[in-house]
Amino acid sequence: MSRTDEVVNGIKRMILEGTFKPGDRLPIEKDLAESLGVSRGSLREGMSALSILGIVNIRQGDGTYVTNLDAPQLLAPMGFVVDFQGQGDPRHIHTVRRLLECEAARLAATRITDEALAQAGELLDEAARIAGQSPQDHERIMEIDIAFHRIIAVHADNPVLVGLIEAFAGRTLRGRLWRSLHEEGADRRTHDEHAAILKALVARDPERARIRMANHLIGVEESLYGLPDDGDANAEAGGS
Amino acid sequence: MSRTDEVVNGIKRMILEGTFKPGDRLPIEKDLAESLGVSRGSLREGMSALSILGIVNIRQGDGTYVTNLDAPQLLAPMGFVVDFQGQGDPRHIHTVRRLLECEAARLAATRITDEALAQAGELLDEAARIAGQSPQDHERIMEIDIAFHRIIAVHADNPVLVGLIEAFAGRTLRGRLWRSLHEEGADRRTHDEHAAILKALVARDPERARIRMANHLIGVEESLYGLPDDGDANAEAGGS
DNA sequence: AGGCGGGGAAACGTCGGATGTCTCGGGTCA
DNA sequence: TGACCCGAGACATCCGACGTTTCCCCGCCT
Repeated sequence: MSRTDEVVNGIKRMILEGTFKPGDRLPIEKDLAESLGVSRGSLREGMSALSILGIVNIRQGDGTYVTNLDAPQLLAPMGFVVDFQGQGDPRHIHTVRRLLECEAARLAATRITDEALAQAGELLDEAARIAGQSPQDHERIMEIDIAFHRIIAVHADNPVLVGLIEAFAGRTLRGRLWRSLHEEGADRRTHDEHAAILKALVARDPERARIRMANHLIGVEESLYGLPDDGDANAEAGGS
Repeated sequence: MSRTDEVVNGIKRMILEGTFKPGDRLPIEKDLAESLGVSRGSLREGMSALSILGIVNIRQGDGTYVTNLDAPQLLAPMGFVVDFQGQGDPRHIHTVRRLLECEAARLAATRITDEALAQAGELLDEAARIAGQSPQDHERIMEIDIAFHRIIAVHADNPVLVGLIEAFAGRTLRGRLWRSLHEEGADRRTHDEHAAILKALVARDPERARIRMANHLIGVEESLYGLPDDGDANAEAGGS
């Protein structure tokens, strides 16, 4: 095992053992390198990796700190999987995204707060207002779309789920999506689907919320490639 | 943006643009550093990070190569999320794992090959044989458990799903689980649940497979903490 | 007394070179 | 023809020096 790996595993182990806790400031590079028995260069290679993984936060002129280690923070670096995987064949990613977001909608229906529902409603209203303007602010509309989905994800009350959704439905994917959606003028349809999801959430109906979300995402996927992609679209026989 | 970030983004961009393709050998560190306008030390910090993220593979004495960039490879480094998140509260992780594996079972039911089914059957037979022996090889039983779940995940035919499952149901989590399961002598029950899953797969019945998998994982979770954890356990009203 | 700004110490950021270690492949020899 | 040797090439590690940024204390002004 290389020195760099020793550094990475050593720091991770020390964090797990409680030597360093979230928010703590790590010893300076010189001391840390000495205590691990490596040179400062090797230490820095390891810390650089830990920084990109979201485990530590390095601030020039200040010091190195352990992050809060919450799931979204730790899962954020996975966003680049979308870049590489989504290049040729984005279907697998959309399938996973749909699975995650449908579950989030289902869970959120019984957990979301009234405040969050009101906030989501305001977002949709704003989107509707912008859509009426002549020079539509597409950037802002995409912003609202992301915020709307985020509210739902967050209120599923599962940080791991939130992290995965943010990684798989982040800016990279959305950027590609919105170009397609716009070219076919699907803004209105998207808004209606969002409204349907919100309605189900307001009714605190998990199955309805899940189905509305699935319906929305399938619509998005179909504007990318004509046919349903992977299996039977999350078992939309839900009606019984 | 630091030089290290420039290196990371630069290499990622070059891969995305097709300058380097999976399996390609990168230029030697000296040349690469020069072409990016950074010192070799800074370059190495970036490459070290890319290596840990599973994007490149550095081999001493040989060279640096672009990995195959498939989802499991790219998602593998996220396994440590289980270490940090699962420390205090593993419920959120188990919830996500259950969601992922249930979907995998559902998809696999219509896609798994006869060969894979036969292989899975042999694994369960071997586990049953070992369980009868006096000095039970717990390590091997855990090995078989992982292999069984992996066969199902792989035959869902979605590499992204496979990567996530391997990250969230990897050795770390399983190690903790098997200790608990063993202490309460749940080996037999686990085997029966596995057999039920396999039976549903052989019948090519997606809903049955999903439900059997959910039932199995809920059993596992309950041996960790008495009560159902996160919501209604994947809507097991599936009967109807 | 309180607010503001300068300056120095501390810590990370970057660089260059030197040396160690490992892998691969060509050449040699039996 | 096959096994072995060895040297070139490439990554691994270390060291020392200097640049850049941040924080914070101290002194000054109001």
